Amino acid sequence: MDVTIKDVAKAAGVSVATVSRVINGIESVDEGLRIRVDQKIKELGFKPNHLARSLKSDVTNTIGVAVSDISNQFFVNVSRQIEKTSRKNGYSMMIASTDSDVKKEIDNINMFIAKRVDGMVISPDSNDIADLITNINCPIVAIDRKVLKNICDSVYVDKEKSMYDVVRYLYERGHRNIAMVTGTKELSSNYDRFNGYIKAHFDYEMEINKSNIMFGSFDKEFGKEAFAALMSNEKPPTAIISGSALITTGLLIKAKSMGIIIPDDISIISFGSLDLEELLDIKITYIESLHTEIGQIAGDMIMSRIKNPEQPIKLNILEARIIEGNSVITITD
Amino acid sequence: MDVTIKDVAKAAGVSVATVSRVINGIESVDEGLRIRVDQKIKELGFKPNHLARSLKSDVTNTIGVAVSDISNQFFVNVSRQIEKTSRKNGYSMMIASTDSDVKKEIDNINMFIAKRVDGMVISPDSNDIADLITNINCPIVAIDRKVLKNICDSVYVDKEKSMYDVVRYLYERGHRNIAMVTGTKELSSNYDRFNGYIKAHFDYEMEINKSNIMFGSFDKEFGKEAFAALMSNEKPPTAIISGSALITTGLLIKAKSMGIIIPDDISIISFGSLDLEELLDIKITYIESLHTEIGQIAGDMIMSRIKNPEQPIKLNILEARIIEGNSVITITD
DNA sequence: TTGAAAGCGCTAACAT
DNA sequence: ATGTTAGCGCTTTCAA
Repeated sequence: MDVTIKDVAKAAGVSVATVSRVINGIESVDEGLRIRVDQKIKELGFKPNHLARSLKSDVTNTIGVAVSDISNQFFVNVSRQIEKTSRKNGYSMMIASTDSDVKKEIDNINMFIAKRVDGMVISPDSNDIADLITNINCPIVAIDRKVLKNICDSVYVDKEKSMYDVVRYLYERGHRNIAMVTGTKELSSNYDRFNGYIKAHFDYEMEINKSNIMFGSFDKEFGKEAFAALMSNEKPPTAIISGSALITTGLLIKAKSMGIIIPDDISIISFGSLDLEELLDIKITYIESLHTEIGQIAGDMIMSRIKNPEQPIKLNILEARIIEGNSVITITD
Repeated sequence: MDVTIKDVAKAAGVSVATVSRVINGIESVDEGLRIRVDQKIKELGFKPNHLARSLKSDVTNTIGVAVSDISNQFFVNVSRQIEKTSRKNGYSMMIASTDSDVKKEIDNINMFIAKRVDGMVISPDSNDIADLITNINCPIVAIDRKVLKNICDSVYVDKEKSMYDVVRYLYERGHRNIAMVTGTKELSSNYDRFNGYIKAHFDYEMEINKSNIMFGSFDKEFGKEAFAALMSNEKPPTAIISGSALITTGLLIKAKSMGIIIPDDISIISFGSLDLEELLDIKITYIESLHTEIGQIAGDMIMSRIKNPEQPIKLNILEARIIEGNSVITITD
């Protein structure tokens, strides 16, 4: 159906090898022939079949990106950066969502393998896939999560440390009754947050109140629920740490509807910033998510490993700063 | 390097044909052999090479998506829907941004062709690529733009009609001095908006003031600039139609900083809704963008055309409703 | 039911 | 400088 290298060869009266040389820009071709071949290529509208080329060369110039959710703001930005690097290096990008479902994650990875991507970027939700990715022989970069840090290149923000820093930040501002609201416990990064929370409480000798620790999901709804629940505690917290911008949005909506003023009545600090902030009356204090950096680094890392697969495992642990807004007050009672 | 069908055949003591039959679930294989082969497949960790399969079968089970910007909220949602449909049908997705640059768009399309995608979804910014896509023999669905509607399957909201409706909506509410602020003139959909604007003004016999028509770019910054510019006109408009949510955000930010109250001082109506609206004091009246619908339909359309390439060209023109908030007032002077 | 072998479109080693 | 040809890993026809 399609026109092949053979058709071009026949039309130009040369061998397929010559056509191949022309399309690959190999020097040793007579100028006359080259012109004739180029001519015929245009005439016939020949487009080299990369499948055949890849089958032969074992290189697809394609990378796979499998993240929890391709419509999630964070991963969207990460993907965009990866795309930039890929394009610059002549790679295309396949993309898939895992929906934080191990089965889908495995499916996606196997699909990438079957289609022979040259490398892949994944956001592993747990270490259930550790076996899989040690067995497959394909460059992999893990982003946003530390679970595979001993197995493959990884780039992420250390959530445990960030959370620790945030709790300390609040402690230093007089808070002693601090809540954390984040996504599901199954997600390793939330477990990291939990650990940071516990550790900081231990180090700063603060009491831990179980009802202050809320695992749920990364969405507005849970933010609303959680806020209401926390407020109905005997001793509502003086500060809430939110695990994501969407949760923060939910917290704020509920606060507004309950007539609770941020930060006067309660402080909020958020993993990841809000859009539209310029339109609100508060500027949320947040921990930067570093999506651009993570995307850039992930892109560079995967390209680097594709070029040099034998290099030792690289770890890129980013430090996220706390960007101060005005959603946290200092308590001095 | 990788283990191939041959290795499995040898290990299981059968022919490659038999292994092929087993991995493709073809009935006519002796149960004993099947089990032996399956065993060896697991043992050796064999993963069929889809490149080879595709080369042979001319089917890649991959679709390409080339849109203006994969990090744009609209296309993110569209892609997500397309992904769902793709996955359900056993397809993977390649994705690329064109940055509204014809050259990149052509590159992306050619890349998809070279990699032999089974179909593609594109958001054509202009009809510069009409030639290209008529010449390639590949199922294509165009989304969000009507420029290729006679050449390939298309699904989009008719922006001209939407704009016409919006102007009439404002006219009916007493507005006679209406501005439009949208992205670049080069983008066909903005030209559509312009046409709708002109047509409605003509039909309702409203004067057209050139300084009320602002082309720029789909971002916050331009929204801010445009708002300031419009306000400095001799006779500032009583209503502004914004071409995108980001522009709307910019308009609102500037309005806030200038102390201008929406809708008391000026009405705003927006193509596409804002996030975080629950936190703001206004609810913007907007034209729905129908990204979910467009994504679903695009997914279905491309699958349908892949299955049946000879069917006549399909057109799916969606009607976007105006969703009323409280950002438009009725003028009764 | 099973196997041998041709062939998908290309690249590259080898021969000329 | 150019051509011939084997072969990449699979599917599928044909024969047994």
